[in-house]
Amino acid sequence: MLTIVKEQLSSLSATPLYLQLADMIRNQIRDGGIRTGEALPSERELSDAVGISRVTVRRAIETLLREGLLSRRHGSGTYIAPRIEQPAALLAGFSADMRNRGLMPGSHWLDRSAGLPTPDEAMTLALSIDQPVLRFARVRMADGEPLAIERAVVPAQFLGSVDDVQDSLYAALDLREARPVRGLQRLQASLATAAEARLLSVPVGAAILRIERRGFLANGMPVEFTRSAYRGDRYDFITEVRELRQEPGRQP
Amino acid sequence: MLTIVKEQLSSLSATPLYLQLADMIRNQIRDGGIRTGEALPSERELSDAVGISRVTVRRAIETLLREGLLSRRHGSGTYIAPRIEQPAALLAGFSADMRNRGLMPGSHWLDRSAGLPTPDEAMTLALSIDQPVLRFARVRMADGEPLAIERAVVPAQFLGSVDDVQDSLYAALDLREARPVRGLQRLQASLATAAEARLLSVPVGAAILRIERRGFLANGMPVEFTRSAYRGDRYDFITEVRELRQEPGRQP
DNA sequence: CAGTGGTCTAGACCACATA
DNA sequence: ATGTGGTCTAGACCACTGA
Repeated sequence: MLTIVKEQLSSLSATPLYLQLADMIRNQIRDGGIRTGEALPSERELSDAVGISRVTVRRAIETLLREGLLSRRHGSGTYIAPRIEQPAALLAGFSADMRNRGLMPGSHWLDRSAGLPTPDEAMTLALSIDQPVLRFARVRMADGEPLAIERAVVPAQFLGSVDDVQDSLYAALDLREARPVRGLQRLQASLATAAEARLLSVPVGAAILRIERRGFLANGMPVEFTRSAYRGDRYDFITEVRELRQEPGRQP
Repeated sequence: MLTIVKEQLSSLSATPLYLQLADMIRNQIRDGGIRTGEALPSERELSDAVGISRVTVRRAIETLLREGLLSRRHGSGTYIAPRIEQPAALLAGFSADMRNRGLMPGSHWLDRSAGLPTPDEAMTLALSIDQPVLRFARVRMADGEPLAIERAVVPAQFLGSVDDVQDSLYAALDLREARPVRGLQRLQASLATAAEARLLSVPVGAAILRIERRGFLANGMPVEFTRSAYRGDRYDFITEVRELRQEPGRQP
């Protein structure tokens, strides 16, 4: 059962009402206050209970839909933790990716620091070499087992400090309105190095899927450069491809 | 300059107004009616011009923001996002993929035969186990060097005989109007088996990128089930990801 | 300052699911 | 038939940008 406390929402706060409500619901899902498959109260009920308009309640729900935490069925209701059916590759961070697969994401930190970009990173992120970046390196877990090593680099201008990132990099970027809307990924098969093998609990030379991602804002500015190493025996990457649409009237 | 024609929008249509407007703007961007960097008319202007409410105009714009076509700046305006690189992963066969990379495709046949599907293949291709399939297995070369082993299975109904396929499977399917328009791919890192190592001229245990592809016609019928093993040291896979599109009820 | 996007409301009607 | 989500409106106020 969802327990919504009207008094926790304040229209005086700097963060908009729909984000406050989204946070409230997200926390209750994470804390197990609502079980998966269970229905949320209807939009009108929520609207009454919290004393905000239905449109605003819908915005909160839409935020959570985009994170994959909720699913809506027209005429039926809004439910926790949608289908297990794997959507094609979408732009999701590790946490959301794991939840989509029905696994519990976790992580432990290897590095969280500020610094200057390498020439490589400066090039990729369109920075000059004296513009600071933040680095986040973690071992990423799924259901308690190590699944990947993830090293993200973000220009410092998009985040206040490294402490802004607690659980999810994308959540932190979201709060600052710097969440990428588009990404380019490069995938390659490789073998585990000694250091990787130790962190991932696999033998040296085990199959590793390397994924390199560049994330961009709508205006084309790069915000994220992440290099990851996934265990080949535990992870597969699903993507949808479409035929390139031809421009009409292009006859020789 | 954006030209919005009020009469093109109909509230009687099955598709909602905000999607109609989004389509209209998207088409004008694609057709070059608006240049990148240029500002859209303000939300209030659009609202007046088209005769729909500002809230609805905003929904249309939000759709395009999520697609990465527009970018918004608070207090300033809404702008066409800079031209994005062409989607890297498109639905292309091996030959076209290699030519896109500036390499000369080649192949030598391992198997080309008719037969009955395995239970696995029957499931994937939506066949009963007595409907015949054609199999095509090849070593695929790039600039004369072995790059991948490719095993394709196609329901016999889509091709006359195995001899229809000379160079390119997709070319043969094209002739019969059975070329897939959409594909689902699954990528996984793995290690070379002894047989694969021999065919690809790599050591046993070398990094292998396994790609499994299912290709579909526009009507959703599966036409192709291909399993490939690419050399990890020579091949990388590039894909573009976007944020999940808003998912309203749209009938097929 | 005027103009822009950002948030929010109260109410309406429609389309769909479920019993 | 009832209740759900889906769409839409007209108007309001705020926060930000830029001349």
